[in-house]
Amino acid sequence: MQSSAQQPSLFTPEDLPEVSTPWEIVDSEDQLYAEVVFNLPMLKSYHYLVPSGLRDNIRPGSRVRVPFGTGQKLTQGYCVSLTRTRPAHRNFKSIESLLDVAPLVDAAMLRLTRWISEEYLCSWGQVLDSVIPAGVKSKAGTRELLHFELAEGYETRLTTLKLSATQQRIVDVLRSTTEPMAGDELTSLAECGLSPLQTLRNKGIVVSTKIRTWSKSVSSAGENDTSAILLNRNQHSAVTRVIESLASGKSETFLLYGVTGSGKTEVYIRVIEEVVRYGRQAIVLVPEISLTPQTIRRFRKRFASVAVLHSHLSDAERHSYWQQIARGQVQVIVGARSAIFAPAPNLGLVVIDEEHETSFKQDSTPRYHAREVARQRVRDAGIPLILGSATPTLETWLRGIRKEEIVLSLPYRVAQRPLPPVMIVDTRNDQSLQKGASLGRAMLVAMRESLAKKGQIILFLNVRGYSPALFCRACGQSVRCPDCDVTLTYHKQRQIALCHSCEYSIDPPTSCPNCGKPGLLFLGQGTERLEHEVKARFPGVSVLRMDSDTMQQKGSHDRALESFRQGEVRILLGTQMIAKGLDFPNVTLVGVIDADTSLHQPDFRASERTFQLIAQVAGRTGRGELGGKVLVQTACPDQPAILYAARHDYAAFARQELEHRHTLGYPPFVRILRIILRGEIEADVEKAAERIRLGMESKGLERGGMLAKILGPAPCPVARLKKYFRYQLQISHPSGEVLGQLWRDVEPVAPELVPVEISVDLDPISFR
DNA sequence: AGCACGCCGACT
DNA sequence: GTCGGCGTGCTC
Repeated sequence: MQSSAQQPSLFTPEDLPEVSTPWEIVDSEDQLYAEVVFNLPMLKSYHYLVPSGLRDNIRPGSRVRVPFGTGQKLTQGYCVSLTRTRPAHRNFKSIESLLDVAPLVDAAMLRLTRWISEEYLCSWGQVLDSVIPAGVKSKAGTRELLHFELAEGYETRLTTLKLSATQQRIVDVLRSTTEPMAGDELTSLAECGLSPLQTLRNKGIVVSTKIRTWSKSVSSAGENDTSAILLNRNQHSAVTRVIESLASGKSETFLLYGVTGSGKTEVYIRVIEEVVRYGRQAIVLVPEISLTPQTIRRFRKRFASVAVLHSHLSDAERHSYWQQIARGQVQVIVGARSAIFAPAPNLGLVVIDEEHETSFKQDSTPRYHAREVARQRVRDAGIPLILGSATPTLETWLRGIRKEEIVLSLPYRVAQRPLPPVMIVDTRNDQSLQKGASLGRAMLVAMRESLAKKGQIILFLNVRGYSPALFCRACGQSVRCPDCDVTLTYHKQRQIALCHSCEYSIDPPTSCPNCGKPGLLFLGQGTERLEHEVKARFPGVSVLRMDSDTMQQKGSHDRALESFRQGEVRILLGTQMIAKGLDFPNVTLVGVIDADTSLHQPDFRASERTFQLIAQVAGRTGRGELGGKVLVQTACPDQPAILYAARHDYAAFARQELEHRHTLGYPPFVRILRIILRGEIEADVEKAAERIRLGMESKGLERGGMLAKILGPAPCPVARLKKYFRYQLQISHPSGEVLGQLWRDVEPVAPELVPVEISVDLDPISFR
């Protein structure tokens, strides 16, 4: 159209396809075009010609190598669709090659990844590329080997040829098989070297092909043991209800709301057994931290083939599992967040255990939440989803209240064990705590009592290192990271002052770097300091500290837990990593050293997190004959999160917290889009954030009958991180779609804002 | 994200 | 007079 409007010269190269002879029309109608997306932050897709040699093998989902950009540089991309109609574009480049024999993603996975890219505001290619493990893309654990087979019509050729004895042996070996044979296997069977093989190939008797094979086989045998555990009534009715749903072909979501120790895992297993009976597969997502040998064993015992996808797998192992899963050879896939993308061909169920865990949200692009991806995947597949938790997120709980999802309750612990009593210790009234100790009087008494009765103790403190601040009493400053807006944590054992944001470290200063005066105070408690204090208070009692400093080595985690299980260790203390999942019947005391750490986070979920934390650690005790109790040290004993946690009353906590969130206009009543901007010059960053705000305001904030609210621009709670200044905007509106529209409206201005980097996070879970 | 094209400062 | 700074705009 353009060309006719501007009086073209007759035969410019671009016009040639237009003035076409009949055979050219036929030819162009017969062309196949592939729509290709890239792992780049661009929303556009690009069309390529499919050369005839690739026509039979290319599928939507195929990984392709194409020339992209200026020059002939080859870039990896993903074919997302194929079409015969010529897209509106002048010149097309051709696909150079396919990267895999079979597409790595099927139609369902294409739909799922497209949904993620739209929901979480990033490109389809970015999602596709992050969903496929690196080991799968690099074909880790496999290599290309020359394979040999007899050439077509080799027999007629043999009539005119004389073969040596060795050559004859090779032909005999190949006659006995129908498959191409690897070179080394062939030469060893025929007891010969490579040269007679070369000769036969030159004579046209055998032909060779490159075939990709596994370097060594990775097996996954399971020990089957269907020892049935008797279900209690609540468990039984939960199982029955989900199994009904399985048969219905509907996609229902169940919230399995069960206190710690109520037997949620057994419910999952029973339902999965039913799924497996139908010849289908199940995905079980667990927090990475729960991927302990204990959990794994539990599934391996009950199912013949289980794939456990944890972060310590080698690329080759991961690749092998992926292939086995894709072939339908795996019944149950247990893994962390990314296991939601397991390529199970006939998925029958998804389970998310500890649904409230924040590790299900990915903190880099694509910033998806595995729970929401699961909701989408099960909806598409028409299968049920089970979300399990003792302390569900308020997002999930509200769906239950609104009857959008089905709540199945397990209100009792198995074997009728009671939940442990939780005592709140007001630290404001304790002299020793005022002086900087970690263990208050009540805690010490409880510890002595517990040890006297041969019980074990777990102490929880979510701060690693010795003390989180080095404070100068002369000038009132703390020692800070030069690149981040945080204080340095003193690590006594490693003899460093360390930044927990960027790993920057210095030798521990003896005098204030700010004013030069000596005598820095070690302010606050970390696990290292707690360990010192416990050892000083309880000489001769074996104490073990578990945090990311002591658990560096592979297998140290398991060894530590094993020695606690054996009773060699009486007191286990540590961070987050000891709060979840541990099940030791001898633990009679759990101490929360400082409940206020989580309560005082600058995050509207601080209260929810604190409740979850106390409930989770409380779940570590009272699991055996000896019973148990929980002590929570806090300076805020009147906080609802702490009060309700002490009463084990999640429902009441949720009721008041929901009311609070409703009043203040927080999730789950709205959704939040957080826009984070970072750059080296503070003024640029702030200006860019302001531009985005103005852009949104000018596009109109009233959408769907509601006004989107914008908070900011404001410096992020950690205003400086790794040398970058950071600003944020928070936009809230009940509809995620509206938030998406708002971003898409202003996104085009983003490139003008360089050198400021922008990232967007829907439903953010961290506000640092 | 690359990478080239394109207009203003310190060098031969 | 050139070499090169990185600002902006495109990639089927």
